[in-house]
Amino acid sequence: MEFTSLLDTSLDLNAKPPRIFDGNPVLKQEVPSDFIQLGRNVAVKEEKGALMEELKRVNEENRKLTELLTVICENYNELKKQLTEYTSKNPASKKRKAESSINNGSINHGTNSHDDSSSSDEDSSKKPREEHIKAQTSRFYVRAAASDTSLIVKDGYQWRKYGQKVTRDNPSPRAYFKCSFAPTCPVKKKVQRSIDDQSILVATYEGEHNHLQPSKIEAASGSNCCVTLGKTPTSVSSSGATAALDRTKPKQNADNARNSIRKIDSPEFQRYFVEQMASSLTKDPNFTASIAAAISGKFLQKNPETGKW
DNA sequence: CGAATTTGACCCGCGC
DNA sequence: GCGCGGGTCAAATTCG
Repeated sequence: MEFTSLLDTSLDLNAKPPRIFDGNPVLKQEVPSDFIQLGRNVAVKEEKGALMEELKRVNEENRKLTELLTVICENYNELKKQLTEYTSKNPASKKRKAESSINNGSINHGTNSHDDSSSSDEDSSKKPREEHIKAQTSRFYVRAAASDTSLIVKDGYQWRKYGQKVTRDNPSPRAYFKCSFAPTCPVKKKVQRSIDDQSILVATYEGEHNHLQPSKIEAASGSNCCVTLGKTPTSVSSSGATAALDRTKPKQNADNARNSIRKIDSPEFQRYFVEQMASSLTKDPNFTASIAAAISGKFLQKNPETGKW
């Protein structure tokens, strides 16, 4: 079974099976004689049978991939749970390194409540800088063309760039923006390409706007999709390619860690996560290769007799 | 010409 | 105390 072909047939897990024979000119065609009509009907039936077989096969592959993705989701959740437990048991663990390792994780789709909590668990009332970190932070993932180097995330607000840095753990530069209403509005954001998928921009927002959006114009045009700074924990742009997740208040650390896991366990998240993974798989060849390797590893682990993992 | 962006220098916290 | 790295500042440059 070729993995990529399997993926191609599994892109839209919620799509209805295609209505293959709708509008088929052969079926609508007027025929001059019963004989020709009969011959054509036989040919159409054969073609239909072959296509139905193909459809069946595709559906089966689709189902298998869905199962695989579910397993990956479960493993991901399990690892996340373990990480949460570990960080809560080891509050003195190296903060910065822990953060970077989390950020380096293969697909950290916006669930940033843990690294936030790890940074504010200890000495929460220490310094002004710590208070600044305590300001509401959120992380958004925006799909953008890999060739697009602008690091601009259109979110309806106006931003002024005040710095750019290349960080150690990610070769892509990180851009620093302040809300153009500063100093009245204290909101800042950082934008950096995902280390795993160069077509994903990771936008980290700090603080909350104390004013309305300068423009209500939809910013979905151009190479970037629109991100909405909604209050909901999960929101997806109309294109479906943009993820906006986990707008979490760091001060609710412990609860958030649990809620985050609960959110991850929710069927909505599972479905969304599967869609995101499928999207990533088809768009990033490296990621495809990595997941293919991981899945093939799973196949090898599978018990051939029971057929279970 | 003013606003926005770029970019090197500087500051500060953290780990060793 | 020193070096490293992330974040910010501000002068220089670019753009509309």
